[in-house]
Order: sequence, then C-alpha cells, then structure tokens
Amino acid sequence: MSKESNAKGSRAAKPGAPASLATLAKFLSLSPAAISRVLNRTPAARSIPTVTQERIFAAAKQFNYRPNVLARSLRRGHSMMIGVLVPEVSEGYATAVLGGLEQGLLQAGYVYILISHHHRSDLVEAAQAMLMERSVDGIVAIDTTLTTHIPLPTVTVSCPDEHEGVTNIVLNHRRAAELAIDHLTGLGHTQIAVIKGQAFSSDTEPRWQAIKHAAVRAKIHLNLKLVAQLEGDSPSHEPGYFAARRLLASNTPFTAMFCFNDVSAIGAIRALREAGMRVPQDCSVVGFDDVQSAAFQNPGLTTVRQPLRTMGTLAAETLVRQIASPAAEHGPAKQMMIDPELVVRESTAATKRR
Amino acid sequence: MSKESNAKGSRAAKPGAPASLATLAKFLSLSPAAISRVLNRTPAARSIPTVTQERIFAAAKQFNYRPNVLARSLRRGHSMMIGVLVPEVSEGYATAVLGGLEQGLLQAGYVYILISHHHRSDLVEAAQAMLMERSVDGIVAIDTTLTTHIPLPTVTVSCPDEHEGVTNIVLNHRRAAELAIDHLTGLGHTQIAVIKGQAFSSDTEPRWQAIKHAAVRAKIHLNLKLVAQLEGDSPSHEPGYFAARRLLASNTPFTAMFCFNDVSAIGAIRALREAGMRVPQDCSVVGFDDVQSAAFQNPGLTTVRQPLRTMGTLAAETLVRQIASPAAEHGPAKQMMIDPELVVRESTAATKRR
DNA sequence: CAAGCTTTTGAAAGCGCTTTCTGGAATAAA
DNA sequence: TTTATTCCAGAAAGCGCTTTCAAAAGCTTG
Repeated sequence: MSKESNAKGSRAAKPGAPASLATLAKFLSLSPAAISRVLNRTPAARSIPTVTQERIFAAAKQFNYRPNVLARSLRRGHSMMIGVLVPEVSEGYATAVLGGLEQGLLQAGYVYILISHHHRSDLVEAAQAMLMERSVDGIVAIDTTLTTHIPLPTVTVSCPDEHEGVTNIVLNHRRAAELAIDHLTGLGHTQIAVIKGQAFSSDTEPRWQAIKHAAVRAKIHLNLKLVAQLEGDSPSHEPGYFAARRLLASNTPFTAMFCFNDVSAIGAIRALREAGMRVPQDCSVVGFDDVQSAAFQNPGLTTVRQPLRTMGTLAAETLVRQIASPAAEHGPAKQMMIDPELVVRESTAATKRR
Repeated sequence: MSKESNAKGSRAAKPGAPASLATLAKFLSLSPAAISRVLNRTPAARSIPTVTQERIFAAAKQFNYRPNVLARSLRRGHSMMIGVLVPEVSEGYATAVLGGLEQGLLQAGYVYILISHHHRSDLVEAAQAMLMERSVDGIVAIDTTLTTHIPLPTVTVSCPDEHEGVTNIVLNHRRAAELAIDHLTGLGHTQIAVIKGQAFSSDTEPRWQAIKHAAVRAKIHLNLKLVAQLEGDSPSHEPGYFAARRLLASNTPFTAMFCFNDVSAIGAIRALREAGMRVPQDCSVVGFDDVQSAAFQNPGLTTVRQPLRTMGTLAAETLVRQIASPAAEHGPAKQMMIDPELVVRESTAATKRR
C-alpha cells in the first residue's frame, strides 16, 4: 500500500475530471502561480526561463488543460459575457442585428446571453436583474424600452429613450423618410398612404415624425384618413394585411403606400391584390428594413434598407470600447446615427395620373 | 479617527458596490452561512426561527441583495448555462427552433450562450471548447455536424450522426416525403422535379432517401435529370433560384417541384415565373418548413410544416431532464422523431394533363 | 566577503458563495 | 443533577483561478 502512495503516472490523474491548475502544478512540481503566469503570458512570466515555460506549455497540452472561466471571472471581476435584450428571437429585425453583434463580440473574446422580453416591461426588468446576477460586463438592448437605470456599460440599438451613460445607435429616420417620400413624389405620387408601426415598437414614433416632416418638405399633404397603424404583436405579415384592409375600407383613393417594415408591406400587398389592385400598376408600395425575402417577393419590394448587421457590429464595438474605458461611462447619453439606403425594385412605378 | 472606526450606518456600506453576503452578515450580525441557508430556502433553514428569517429577508430587500451567480456556480459545480450551436443566427430555420428552446430553457432557470459556426467544422470545435471552458451544463446543437465527442449532456436537433449518449431530435423524413409526394401524385403529377439541400446541410441526405422511398411507394419514377441541388452557403433565396434555372435548362418537362425548404422554393418560383411558367397552373411547387412568410407569398406556398418551435421546446426539456439525471447519460444514442404536417395553400394544383 | 541587485519561484490571500461539520444554549428526559 | 435531545447558528473549507508580496538563490560589485 505504501509503495504506490505517490503514483506519478505520466497520464492524467483522474481520467474523468478536467485538469485544473493544481493538477498541473503537482505534475510539474511547480506552483499554480507560476503556471498561471506563463499560460496567461503575464509580463511577470518574462522572468521565467524558457525551458520552464516550455515544460508548462507541454504539460498543458498533454493534460488538455482548459482554464475554468468561471473561476477566472470571479477572481478578475469581469466575466467576458454580455447580455443581449431582444423583443423576439424569431423576428427578422432583431436577428439581423444579432448577426453583426455576434461577430463583433466573439472577435473581442466575449460571449453573450440572449434574452427576449416580448415587449413586456416586467420581463425586461426581470431580464436585467438576471443578467446583473450573472455578472455580465455590459448590456446591449435591441428595440427595447429600458425603464430602470442600468449600472453597467450599455448600448442600445433602435431604442427610444435616452439614459445617462448609454450610447444609442439609431437610424437616421429623417433621411429614411425623405428617401421614401422623395422617391414616391418623384414618381408623381401625391396620395400616399402610410402604415405606422405598432405602438410598442420604439421606431414607430420617430419614424412617423420623420414622415410628416418629409411630406412637408416634399410639399405634399398627408391625408390622415390614409394613415393606419399595425396592431397586435404578431411578428408576422398579418398586421400589415389588416392595416391595408382598413386603409382600403376608408374609401379614400391612394396610389402609393409606405409601410413600417417589409413584413407588413408583404401583408399589405396581399390585401391590395385581393382588392383587385395591382402592384405597382395601381399602387406603389415601399417597405422598410430590406429583409432577405424582400428581393424575392413578387414583385420585388422597393424598400428603405436599414444596415442592420452593421448596426450590430457597431454596437459590439462601441460596447467593448466602453467596457475597456469606464472613464467616459457616466457622461451624457451619446447617439450614433446610421444612414439608410433606398433600394428600388419592382413594387414602385410612376403614377398613371399626371 | 478612532471614534468612527465602526460606522454602522443603516444604509448600504459602499453605495457603488453591490451587496454581498458578507455585507448582509455584518449588518445583521449573523454568519454568511445562515443567510445563505435562509435565502436559498435550504432544508437546514427550517431550524432557523421565523423572526430571524424575516430579518434576513428584510435586509436582503433593503440592500437589494443579488447573489453572485458566478460564485455560486463555481461552488456548486454547475453553471445553469447551456451552450447552443447553430449554423447561422439570421437564418429562419435555426431561429425558429431557438424560440422554442429559449422558452423551455428559461422556464427551467437556464440561460444560454449562442454561438454560430457557419457550417465550418473548425469553428464548431472551437465553439465546443469555448463552451466547455465556460462550464456550461449541457449543449444543444441545431443543424450542426458534431465531430468530437462531447463529455456533457447533449441533445441535437436535425443533426445527422449518432453519438454515444446524445439524444437526437429529428423530423420523420419518411412521413414528410410521403406527405409531399402523395399530395402531388394525388393531384395527378408524375413528372416531379426535386431540389435537394446543400451538401453541408444535415437534413439533405435523409430527406433525399425518404423522397426516393416515397416515390417508389407512390409508383412514380424520379427522373434524375429532374434533380438539382442547392449550392453555396447563402441562406437566401438565391440558391433555389439558380437550382430551378438549372432544372429548366435541362429541357426535361416537369409539372411539379418539391423543394428542400421554403426559402429556396420562393427563389425557385421566381425562376419559373421568369421562364414564363405560372405557379400553380403550369407547375405546382411544394416547399418545406413552413416559415412565416410562406403563407404570405404570392401564391401562398403549399409546404411541409416542421414544428420547429416544438422541436426547440422538446430539446430544452430533454436536455434539462438529462442534466438532472446523469444516470442515463452514457447509454446509447436515443432518437425522438417528430411528425411533420402538410399545409396546402395555393402553389399546388391538379395537373392539366390527365 | 559583505552588501546589493536581479532572477526565479512560491505562499497565501481572496473573489462570493455553499455546505459540512461542529458546538453552544436551551429544553426535555432520566 | 446528569444525560440526551432539539434548536440555532457559526467556523471553516473549498470551488479554481489570479495577483500581490516576499523570499530564496544566484549574481555582481566594492
């Protein structure tokens, strides 16, 4: 029994358990401290002779050593995790931003925890609390109405309110509205119907203000009878379909329509078609976002493109920078404005009446 | 100086720092141990008098105490995090599953880390390693080819290979193919074109085998000239568009088409239309998945519905159960088969030739 | 050869929590 | 009064890592 007391097998100690620093330390007859320094390439590791370093790296490889990030996070005081708040995970809008966000985040060594809140403020708050408990290093909120102050670096994408210290990444709504309205008036349209977004959507109000502004600027009159609003929280085409039906039911003639997003535009087109109107011959339709299927609609959808991916990447970069230098954190709210782009396809055409 | 040595203010000690158990302990003149027991409603807390418990709860509220999950995870040996592997975050398929998954996971108190690998096996492995380092309690892989063995509870959705101890949630491809083929033959079609999925997609091969099987069963001949395959990894409509063009270029007549997914079906329809074929009058088209926009296509897309959300929820429940009882973990691979459903819309019609 | 410097490494504290073990006080039983 | 039992709560270990502090060893220099 005593003979095999200190079996120094060259293989891993316990086959099942992952190797810890202590395992390596015992194997190498070194202290965990030294190994940590070398493996992390700490400045202090400079003073450790190369041979020792090589021994350490070799052992790490042999034992397939992987640092326990939980322990490291606890010790270092940051977790390299960030929390992401979205309304819905299945919706095209948020997921497009997410694509860019992920890229930027992973590049900087962060992973993220995704929580969706379905536009319910209690869930938003619960999610915030949960993320804080999990010691995330920062938060990005996409299309989310933040109520309580977050004592953490935060950047938002398409969120309405300004909060102290948080950076808002927003679309240039002014420009977006002008792009669409000018395109339509340029084609001779003056009777333009508008489908506003749902009340809970943060872009709805600024977009609508921008549209009114653009109309004045283009010297056309927006008939309020030709303004409908998306209703219900279904992220499908239905709200757009029904909004267009209401527009048609008002019996007020229009030759063009500007929709809150592509998905609702597609729904609206179906309603128009059912009412016997051809797109674009009888009615031009402009969407918003430029989701992937916009190009493959029949007809291809003219739309205002939001560079969603880019906004996501920008959000990631901004947040990472903010985490790195908490100096500027508690300054006033900052805003980063992104320019949209008009994509002309087949759903818009010159009006027949001139 | 000595007078204020032990300032026992009734407010939080350091306004900035979040309250820890130690903070509460000092404030209440209790040990962290007792507080932990009470706050966690440990069985051992039963023996602590109600008044003390109430004092503890009150203090926790007053200090807005939030346990540090990192520390708890380190101690308890599980992190209540699970890792999710998807090909793409912006694609409709994975995100639909994700929706259901999230619901099931949050309900059980888990959060998840999402990593996309773009079908690159090196990224899959890197992601696996990263998730292990982060001490996730389990992994779910969606439409992902797993190469290395994962020493962790794992469930997959639509993944091809079987691995020891992992549960695969798969669609009943046999049934799915029969649904589509029988529908088309029932409408009189015998010349049916097929668009297979990309080579890297895990559903491609089983689906194709099932289609061949269903064709035999329906006593129709599948002309191999009428089989095309999606190419390129773009998650857009383009691959379907080009696949249909190749089909048309083969100059082999067909009256129906069965596509690998809805997105490619929509692309294919566009190609058909450009070639002067009307859908469904000249060619019926059946899609797959039933993504949200399928119903709002023009024409509405007949498709084989995959209950993606349900599969996600099921994956979550299965994984949570597997984590709870690691007993059954290292049994053989298990499979859970999900039944598809045919959704008939407007893109299919009886053939004119009879 | 003593004093001072550099090089190399380890001991130990501690991040915030959970949990086992232990022990004092109060009450009941003998 | 002694012993057993219950009730209440603390001490301390430890999860795996990082990092400060310090110290031993080897080297130079006067």
